[in-house]
Amino acid sequence: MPVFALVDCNNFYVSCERVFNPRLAGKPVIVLSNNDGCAVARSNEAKALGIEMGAPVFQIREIIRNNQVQVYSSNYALYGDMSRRVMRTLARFTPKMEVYSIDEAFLDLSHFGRFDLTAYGRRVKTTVEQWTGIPVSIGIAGTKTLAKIANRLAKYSHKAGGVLDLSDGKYLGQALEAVAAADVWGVGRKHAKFLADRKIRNARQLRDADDSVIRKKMGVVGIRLLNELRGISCYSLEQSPPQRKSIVVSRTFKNEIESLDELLEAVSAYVSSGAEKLRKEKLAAGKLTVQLTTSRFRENYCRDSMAVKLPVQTHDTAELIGCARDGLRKIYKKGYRYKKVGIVLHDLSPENLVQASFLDAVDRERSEKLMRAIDLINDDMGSGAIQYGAVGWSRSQGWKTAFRHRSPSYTTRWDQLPEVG
DNA sequence: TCTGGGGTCCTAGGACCC
DNA sequence: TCTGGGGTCCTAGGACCC
Repeated sequence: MPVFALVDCNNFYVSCERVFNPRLAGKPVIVLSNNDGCAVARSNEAKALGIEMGAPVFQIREIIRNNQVQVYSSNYALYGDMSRRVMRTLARFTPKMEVYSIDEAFLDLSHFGRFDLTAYGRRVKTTVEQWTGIPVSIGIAGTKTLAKIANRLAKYSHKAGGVLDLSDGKYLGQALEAVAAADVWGVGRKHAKFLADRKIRNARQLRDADDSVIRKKMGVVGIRLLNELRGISCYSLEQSPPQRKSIVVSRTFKNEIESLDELLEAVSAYVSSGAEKLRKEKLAAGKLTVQLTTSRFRENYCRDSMAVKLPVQTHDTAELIGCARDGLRKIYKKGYRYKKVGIVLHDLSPENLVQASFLDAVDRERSEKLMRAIDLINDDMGSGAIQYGAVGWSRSQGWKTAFRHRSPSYTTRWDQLPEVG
């Protein structure tokens, strides 16, 4: 029988900010999405004020002002680095673990039967907090879905104190009853409504639901979910991440944009960063999709996309930019006020397995040399030190993302180290 | 006025082939 | 005039996750 421990960092982005700014302790703090649009992380104090996950900032201005909520823009360099520190610490406690997201990891505790798992969990929790400053909660159970549920209860129950072991099954029924069906891992907004309409309100009722009803609406994923709730493990630990299937780069603009030229600049910039990522991971893309959308909160919400096949899989920035610009010109419609463009690179292969073509018009050797040189210069002198003209150089690029409340990159930039004085 | 970004998996439907 | 059915591949869209 497998045993999984899910370790989840509490209010992760907020906790990262607090490590370097202890005065934030005990205060309501939120971290915002790109363009400072929505609250994507909230401290417990902020949650208590009624600030919901994903709440648009303009709707909570009053709460922020009246309660002196501390507001931060996202600082992914900082959070990524803190995440690595947490994961390195966790790795010492198990031979097998899966880094599930920036703030979560599954630990395999299958052969730890002789230990008191709750006590072991406490040791993990204390160590992570001492070594990194990040508070975590730990849920332990026989399937990943049940471990998620245990984690949720560990986080919010006073008695559990941050660690809950449900692996022996004794309190499982009670635990399932205490968790709303809508909060079960794999149940989203649509399915939550479907379940509510059928009076399936908590995880226990969901576990005992009729397979055929679930199957019809939620497909095979729903059946797997039921099995997981019943203690039959369907999702195993993935130690090494499978090969990536796509790379997405998309941004919402500060303002709406009508001009094709500006959209072309933006799309060129996104392709540049996507291509950089491809090369960093030694991949090449066979297909590129361009997406163009107006604001989904306005009338006549409109989105278009177009997939363009590359003649040969590539990670050459210029080639990909050309392809994306062609695609964009085809889907662009004059008179629309666009709010977002994005590109998706897919049909990915390892760069050394790319199929050569007799009809290839590009000198691959030269292109490789050029890309290497560009990456070296940007690594050395800061990203964007050298870039394609297609990205544009005017100062007033309306598509640039805004971060008005960004904290310093304390751990990844020498010039932004915190000072103790 | 102001509403994020990056992923995966599954399904349905169309094109095509035998 | 009558006109099958199954397999595969591709794509777009939906639902979910963090």
